[in-house]
Amino acid sequence: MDTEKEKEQKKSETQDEILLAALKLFTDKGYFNTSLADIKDEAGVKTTSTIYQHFKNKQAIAEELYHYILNSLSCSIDDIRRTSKKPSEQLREIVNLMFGLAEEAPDIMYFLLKMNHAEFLTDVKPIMETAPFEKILKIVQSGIKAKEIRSIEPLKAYTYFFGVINHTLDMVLIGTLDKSADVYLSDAWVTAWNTIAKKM
Amino acid sequence: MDTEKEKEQKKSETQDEILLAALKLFTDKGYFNTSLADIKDEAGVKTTSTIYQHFKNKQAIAEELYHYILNSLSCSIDDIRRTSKKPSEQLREIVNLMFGLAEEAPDIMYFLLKMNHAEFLTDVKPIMETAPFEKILKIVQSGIKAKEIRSIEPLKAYTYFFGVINHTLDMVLIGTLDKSADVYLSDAWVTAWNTIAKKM
DNA sequence: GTCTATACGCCGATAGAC
DNA sequence: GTCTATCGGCGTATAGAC
Repeated sequence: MDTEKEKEQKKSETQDEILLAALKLFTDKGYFNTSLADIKDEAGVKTTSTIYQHFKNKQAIAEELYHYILNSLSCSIDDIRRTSKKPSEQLREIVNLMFGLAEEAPDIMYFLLKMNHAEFLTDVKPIMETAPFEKILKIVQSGIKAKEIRSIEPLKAYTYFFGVINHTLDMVLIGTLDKSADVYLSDAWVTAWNTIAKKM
Repeated sequence: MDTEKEKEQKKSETQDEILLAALKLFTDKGYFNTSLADIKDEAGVKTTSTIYQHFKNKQAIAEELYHYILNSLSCSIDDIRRTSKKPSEQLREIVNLMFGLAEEAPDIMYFLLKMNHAEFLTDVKPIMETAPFEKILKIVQSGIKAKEIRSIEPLKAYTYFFGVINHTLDMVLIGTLDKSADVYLSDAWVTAWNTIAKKM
């Protein structure tokens, strides 16, 4: 093992620590209430200058988080589209994924669902035009074509379905629904699906 | 007409202008991206000092908006509970109200639905514990008792119903659903109601 | 290449002249 | 009571010492 590699590893580790710290603080207190000093403390690095070794500025940290999260989601959806065939199954897998995330990594779900990215990221696309959501919309369209989903504007179907799903996750994340996410999963799924399912 | 009264009137007018300007800017750019200089310009008052004549500080402006909006909503819901009897009718009226607001005063709806109040207001209750939402929850409970709504935890019913409604309004506010709110009203209502209605 | 020390702009808030 | 002028502090970002 050469030292060059170790150094690279260490560098990437502190980067991750900074990103994790920032994610926690941003979701906790908000982007603007989080100073670099806060991030420094939470990440366990010595000075704020260390942060500038890894990121151009504070906004770049948020950008990195944003792209990382959307990209991971996009990949997961690709996997789902590859392994499940029926649109209904694909949607169900996506819902499973989201409830799982809300439980294992609530910060990520919070960042995704509740933060106003445009407030601190410049030139950020509306979330509906990002890759993962365009893919979900395509699944909805296939569902309509395959007559699993009733004939309806795809955007409306998306709105209703994820209205139920996201709001359920929302209420779990803020603690109003006070049990863990998976307790609400199957009921939320049935309800969400029924808003768009073709009646037999 | 005595001058004392005119002065009072003028004072209250500039207060309203400041509040309106702040509401527009807060929803537009976010609370933290809005400086008092911005509010001064938008409100058409000469200096930032003028603002301090009417409000203790910037946060007090946001607080006033928050309480004003929640209070108006609460009153409207009281009216609805007085004039409509069946819980389903009451909910329908609330939905009408919200879609109307989204069309006539989208800033208010945006402030209510999309802003993270806790980020800039200290000691703000979770929105579900505020008066209007407790009233809505009571309506849901009556609906269950009256067997209009299926037997379900009231909080879940609230979550599903307003999942559909709020997400629809959300998508209209950000322009993803690109027609005016009322176009989506009746369909959203049917869908939302079906998530909780007792099947006959 | 790591940290100390500091620069500097921005903005909220105020004091005091008129 | 209206506005000018300014303060003070925070927080980002950098420069430069070791």
